[in-house]
Amino acid sequence: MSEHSPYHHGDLREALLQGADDLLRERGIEGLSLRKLAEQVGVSRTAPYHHFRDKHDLLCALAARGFAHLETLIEEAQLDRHGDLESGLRAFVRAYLSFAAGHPETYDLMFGRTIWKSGQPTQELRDVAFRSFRRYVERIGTLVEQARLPAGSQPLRLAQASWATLHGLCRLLIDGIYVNQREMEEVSEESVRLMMAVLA
Amino acid sequence: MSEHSPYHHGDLREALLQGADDLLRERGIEGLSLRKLAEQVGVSRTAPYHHFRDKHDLLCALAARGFAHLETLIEEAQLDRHGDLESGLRAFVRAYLSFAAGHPETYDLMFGRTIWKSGQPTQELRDVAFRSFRRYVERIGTLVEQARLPAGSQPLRLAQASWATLHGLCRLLIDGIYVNQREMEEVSEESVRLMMAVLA
DNA sequence: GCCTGTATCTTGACAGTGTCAAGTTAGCTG
DNA sequence: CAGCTAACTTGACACTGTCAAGATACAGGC
Repeated sequence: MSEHSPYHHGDLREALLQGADDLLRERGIEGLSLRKLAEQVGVSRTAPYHHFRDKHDLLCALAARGFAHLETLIEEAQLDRHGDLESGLRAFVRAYLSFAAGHPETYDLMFGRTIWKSGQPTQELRDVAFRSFRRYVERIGTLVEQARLPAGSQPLRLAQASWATLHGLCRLLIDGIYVNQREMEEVSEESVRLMMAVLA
Repeated sequence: MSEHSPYHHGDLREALLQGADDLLRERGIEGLSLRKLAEQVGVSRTAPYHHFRDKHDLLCALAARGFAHLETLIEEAQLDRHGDLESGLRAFVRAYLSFAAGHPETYDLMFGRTIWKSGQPTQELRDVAFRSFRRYVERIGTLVEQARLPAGSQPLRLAQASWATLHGLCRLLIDGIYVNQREMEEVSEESVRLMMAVLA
């Protein structure tokens, strides 16, 4: 159980996830290769295959971590905001955006097509991601329920639309279309203002 | 100038773009490789390098085509809608969404990070893309100007926010997070309704 | 008509990728 | 201590983008 075992690593799975996270942050999702990862961790090229079935599998585990992290941040941001609806919404939006801005590559992995479009996401990832989506809809839902909406509105759809706005802003920033983070924040402020004008 | 010249292709550049478009539609942006493309067109692996500096360069040209196509569709959709603001907005949204839904891989290429984040986009692509953005802001801008907005609103920011919503919806669909296109359309309807409630 | 230059295209090669098959080592259980 | 199994390694294959050097065919000037 010492540090220098040359063959059995001890906790290679955790080390791989940690190293992958570093590599993801540094070189981006495109630059994250299993071989580089293995070399950085100090094992052979195929060692990761004994802890993850695929590269895809590893990426899913990494994304699941990301969701847990994001959920923690949002939870913290909303701790003492039960009363005021607008400040609660604003805190949520701020936490969400700052996560995306602070961990762009992780956000891209969590919500990008690399995982969701092509291969099937892991069951673990599916669970944690859908739980996250549901919690969002719940949060917005309570806000929407006690509002006077335009005729024919569906609260669920409205909640989804607001999330689409948030997600779209994050993507625009992350993909390098809005270079400026300052600008993005102003746009988000405007969105919140618009929403509150309708709701409250 | 006949069809069967074995060495000089005649118009290889165009054939490559066409073939790349086919390959993009079939196998996605990940499955689009220069070698497969060359084989499909019927030339050697490195022939494309005499017409495009890079793979990146070819992708930029392909994306530029996409923008031209999208612009045409939107132009057509808005031809006879000068009068009614709401129906104009609705037609625009419908055209935009149906382009994204109909050509998901092209949309991903046009607005995805493959081009915009990593390498520098071509000057040609930069021009056509920015022109497209500007036209959008103009279109929404005229809508926004003649509306009574909540205090402190900035019309430009609001236009950007609405585009973020649209783009976010497209991404959610394309990346496979909203599987259902029907659902997406309902959400977009809700967004338009919300916006009109504030504007008109 | 021919000769030459140049754009076009080809073959060969290299480094990098994910992943499978088969062999090696180490630690745990009886 | 024997043996079993999980962990890890080396070798190999097909695939990728791209460079260097050579082959081909078309366009111009004589």
